[in-house]
Parts: sequence; structure tokens; C-alpha cells
Amino acid sequence: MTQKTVTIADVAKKAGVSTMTVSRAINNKGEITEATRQKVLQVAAELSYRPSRIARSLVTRKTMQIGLVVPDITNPFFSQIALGAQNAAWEAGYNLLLLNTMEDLEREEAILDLLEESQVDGVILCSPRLLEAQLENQLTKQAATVLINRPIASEVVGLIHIADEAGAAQAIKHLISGGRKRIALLSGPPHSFSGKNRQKGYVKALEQAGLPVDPTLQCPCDPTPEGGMLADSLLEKHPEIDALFCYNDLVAVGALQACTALGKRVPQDVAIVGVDDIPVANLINPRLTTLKTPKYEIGLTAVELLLQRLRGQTEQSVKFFKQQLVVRKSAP
Amino acid sequence: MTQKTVTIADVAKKAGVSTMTVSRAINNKGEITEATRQKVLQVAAELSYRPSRIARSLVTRKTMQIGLVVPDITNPFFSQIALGAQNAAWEAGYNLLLLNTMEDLEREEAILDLLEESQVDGVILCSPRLLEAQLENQLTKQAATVLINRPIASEVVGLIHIADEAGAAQAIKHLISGGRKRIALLSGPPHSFSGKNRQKGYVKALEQAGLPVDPTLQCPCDPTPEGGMLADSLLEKHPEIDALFCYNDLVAVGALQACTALGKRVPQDVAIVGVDDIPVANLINPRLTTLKTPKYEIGLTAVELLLQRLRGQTEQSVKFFKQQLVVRKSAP
DNA sequence: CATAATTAGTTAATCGTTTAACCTGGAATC
DNA sequence: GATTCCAGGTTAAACGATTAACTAATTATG
Repeated sequence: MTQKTVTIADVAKKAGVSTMTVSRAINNKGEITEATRQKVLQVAAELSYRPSRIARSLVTRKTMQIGLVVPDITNPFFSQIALGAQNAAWEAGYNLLLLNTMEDLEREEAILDLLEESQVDGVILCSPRLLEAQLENQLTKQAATVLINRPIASEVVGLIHIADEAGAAQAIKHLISGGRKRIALLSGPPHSFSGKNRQKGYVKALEQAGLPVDPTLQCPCDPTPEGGMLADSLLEKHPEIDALFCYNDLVAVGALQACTALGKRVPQDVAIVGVDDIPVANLINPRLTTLKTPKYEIGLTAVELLLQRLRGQTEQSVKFFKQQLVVRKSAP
Repeated sequence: MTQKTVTIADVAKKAGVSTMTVSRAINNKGEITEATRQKVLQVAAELSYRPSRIARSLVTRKTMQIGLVVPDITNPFFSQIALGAQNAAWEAGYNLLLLNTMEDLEREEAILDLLEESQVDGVILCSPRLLEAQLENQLTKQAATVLINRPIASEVVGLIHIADEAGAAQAIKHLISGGRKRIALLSGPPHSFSGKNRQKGYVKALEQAGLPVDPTLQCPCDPTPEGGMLADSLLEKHPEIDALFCYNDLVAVGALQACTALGKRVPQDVAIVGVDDIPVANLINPRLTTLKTPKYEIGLTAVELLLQRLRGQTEQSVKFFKQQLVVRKSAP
């Protein structure tokens, strides 16, 4: 309580110089003798002076803060991204503000308004649900933005895309080469961009192999284990199904449970492939074959892309990330 | 780029009043006619004026920001806490800064220094690893702090404790009532506070039931699935073990895998109980019996405790959270 | 040797808001 | 009808840094 904040003026006074000199010594720029610089730094240390980020921000118009907006931080996919983003931000001296939209559109908008007001230097938006028009409107207000997992027409700071289509094709090819012929698809939320791309890859791979593409084997579902339980009805209607390609690992886990409940053995009767390679994929029995998405790297890169923009890059930048098939027991 | 920030002065000018009047209208305090207030607000809306949080912070000395420090956000235990904290902060108009220590002591200190410099209004520290002396030193610098899962001698803002001992006792009683007699303990990291308390509860419950307490049945381990694999050697040395109480669910998952590898059936041959009830507990086969820890509520409460302190409460406050036994297949 | 250029530092203005102290005109009081 | 009071403002001074413009002293240049 008695803690009176030490200001730059206090340091200047004690060191017998002007505040400007102190500022220069601390930020290590401008013309200043090494001797004075050392002296100032020493005095600053003695007083345990800490420059006020707020005061600095007011004049530099930089907060050194980045907003990270995710639907739900408890989803392992996003928490991995958050970890990567936080580490990259930390390295660069930036702070990360964490915001959860909770899949709520109004809240997503309110969050972006708040971030504008907070004057963060940039925003990373993961899987935004906003409509194109609203999103574009928000983007014009924000200083700089990186979008993860969302295509957009307008020229925007940075985009991070995941090669879902190629990944899906790879997974399906693997299943086919394992002798599977009737491969069903749990395609995730109908409006999901990545879901649509995965579906494309699924269809292409089947066609390429000369296998029939049967729409009744494709089924949208929630991106959760509960959604995966829909495999239940799919398998009952089509007992000939010998493989399931799932929107993500959580869906795959649900599908696995459905198989067990129906007495179908995995992988003998039905092979299952998920997407993302979240930790649980390697913990359940049988371990899940899945498309590994570089979540941590995506978070890292999102921050890097944003920082590039903050350094003045103006052209649009896009980064692609490939998925890697990790073969485990559920689809050997 | 052409975006010139609209300041309070612009609004004042257009509304034909002083900046002070605008400030009062916006913050809805001080003497002002409802008429002028409405007019000012309207003008502000027309100009789409956003008060600068930075400028405001500089004079009010409040950033409306809270720092949340966790060892690792990808750990479901902490991501749930983070979600609760973020929601509570959001409701109260606060922003949440997310920091990962990555279990690194130096980084933990650096993070706390940064938070001091960032002038956050308060800090929530989850499971800090710092030594008592360092921790106390840091706490004196911070404005307000809430500690989760860490006892401390000094009077500090707020503490959140989890009733690990009682929870563990409850779990062991359940195992005993299920006919188990040789119950082993995978006690987690040796220095973990919660681990020690769980061990106490384990011992007490055994004594209370008149069962022998055998130190060779207790084994420290990493708080990960890999740590849980240590169950392997434990079971080989002591084939008579008929139950395992695990430090947390991740350890339990590892233990489960070890059992499977040894041909031990769960729960017929060996019962397994975990702690936390993270999502994976309900996804593996058999589903895990576990002590449910109210992670979300802990995060929520941590923020509430912090806000109380920010509102001027000075006495120390402590909150206890109980664990609830969730009985599933691994220990029916 | 005089002038220009560089170096090392200073002073003043500014960032956008709020706090504190100060006016002002009309209503209430005597 | 003069004096108080008070609601409803206004003005000036912070808050703690940085940017920009300037000065003084030293060094280089022709």
C-alpha cells in the first residue's frame, strides 16, 4: 500500500540527468555515452524502477498485447494452439489475451469490440463463426488480424489454412490399401469449413480408387464424442461398412464406443480414422489412427504472421499446414 | 490506416460541451442532466467513439486486466480452470492474460515480473512451483493474488484449496467397501502438495478400516500417462494388488494400459480410481471411476476472490472445494 | 583558423483520459 | 430582497512515458 511507484523522473533526478536520457538508456537507443547509460541503469536498478507499460503504450500506440479468440479453450485442439501462440508471443515480448466465444455469435462480436477498445496490437481468430459480412466489418476495425481455419474474400492480414482435403484423401487411401471397401464418413458440423474440405478429399480418393461414392454413407454430426455415437445408426443401416473416417478424434472416440456397443470389433470388423491427433487418440484402446494436425506450430505461426504484419508487411500472407497420417491400432 | 482515433475531445466539441461532461456521461457518474447525458451519448455513438482503455488506465491506475498463470494450458485440469476464470472475468468486464510457465521456475519468475510491469490488477497463480521465499517475495510486489493449490504461511489475498485428503479417503473407502484389500497408491510428483494430501487420506482410510499400510505399495510418479505405466513394476512385484488409487486421471490411464499389458482385467482383477474427472476419464474403456474436482468452479471462484480483494477486502480469504466420487466401470 | 558536422544531452509538447478544484446561475431560505 | 446552496457544469493539472525539436560542446573539414 505504501508502495509509491517509481517513475522515470525519480530515476532521472537521482542520476542527475533528464528523463529523456533515462528513457534512452533503458530502451537502448538514441545517442548516449556508454558511461551515462550504465550509470542510469544502475540507478534504475537501485530504485528497482519498472517502466510503466501503460504510459508507454499511450504514446507509442502499442500495447504489446495480442488477443487470441477461440471457441473453447478446453478443446485440446485449441489449447494446443494457445500454447504455441503463447510461447511465440512470450519470446517476442508480447502478452496474450485469452477470450472464449463459447460458440456464441453475439459474444464473438462483443469480444472483438472489446479487443478494439483494449487497443491490442493484433488479433488471432480461431475458427470464427461470424458471417462473412460481420467478420469483414470487424476486420476493418482491428489493427491486424490472423484467421485460422477460415477462408475469406477480403484481403486480410494473414490466413492459416490446413490441408484438410489432401489429408483426408491420404487417410482414405490408407484405408483402401488396407482392403477396406465400404468407407463411411462422419463429416462433422455442416457449416464447418474444414469439414467440407475433408469431405472433398474423401470423395476424391474414393473416385480415384474407382470405388462408388455413396451419399448414404456420409453423415453430418456434432464435433464431439456424442456426435460420434451417430455411427450407431449408420452401422445398423449399413452392416457392410468396414471403415469410418471421422471429422475429428473426439468424434472417432464416440464412433469407437458405438462400435463396441454393437459388438463390432475395431479394427477387425471396422477400421476407424480420426483427425487432429489430440492426446486422447493415443490413450484409448485401440489407439486411434489419425491425421496429425500441427496444432502447436499453427499457434506459433499465427503469432509470427501477426508480428510480421505489425512490422509493416502489408501484402496478404497465407500459410498452409499439412496433416500427417499416424497409423495406430484402430486402422493398421 | 486513415483511421484517426476519435478522442473524447472530438465528442466534446461536436456535442458542444467540455470533455469532462463527456467523461461523466459515459461513465454515468457525477452531476449531469439526463438530457445532456443522452445528447452526449448520441454524439459519441455517431462518431463511434471508443474510450481508450490505456489513457483511462494511466490515470485510474486500473488496467481491468488479470493475469492467469498456469503450468500448462493443454492440461485439461488447467484449461477448465482457465475457462471458468475467463468467463468470470468477462462478466466483470476484466480481461484475462494467459501465461504458461511450462514447469520452468525461471520462466515463472520472469512471468511474474512481466505481470508486475504490465500493471495487471491481480494475478491468479495455479500450482506455483516457486520456493516459499521467492513466492513470498513476488507476492509483495503484486497488487493482489489468488493462489490455487498451494498453501503458504504469509497472509495473502486469497487461497483456493481442494479437499484432497477427504476426497482420497472417500475413494479408498469405496474401494474397501467393494471388497478390495491390497490397494496401491501412485502418489504423483513427490513435491506436489495435493499429492501429499491425497496420500494422507489414503493412509487414514486404510487405518480406519483396520487394513495394513504397506509403504511398498506406494509409489511416486510423473503426473502423466507415462507415470501411470509404473503400475507395471508395482503389479509385478505385488501380484496380490487388487486396486490402484492414482494421482490423477492421466496417471490412471497409464495404469490402465499397464494392467492391460499384464493381462490383468479391470475391474475384475484390479480396480482403478483416478482424480480430477477430466473428459478422457469418461471416454476410455472401461470408463474411469474418479474423484471429480470442480475445475470450472475453481477458476470462477478464483476470479471472484480476486475481485473481492480489488474492491477493498483486506483480510485473508480461503475457499475449500470438495471432490465428488464418480463411480464408473473401472471401480464399480 | 573558421565553418560545418556530429555527438550527447536537454526542454517542451503530446498521448487520451480522469481527479480535483473551481465557477455559475437559479432555487431555497430568512 | 439579499444570502446561501446546490445542481450542472467548466478549467487546469495530473498520470508516466516518448517523440520532436532544439542547444551546447566537441570533432572534422577545407
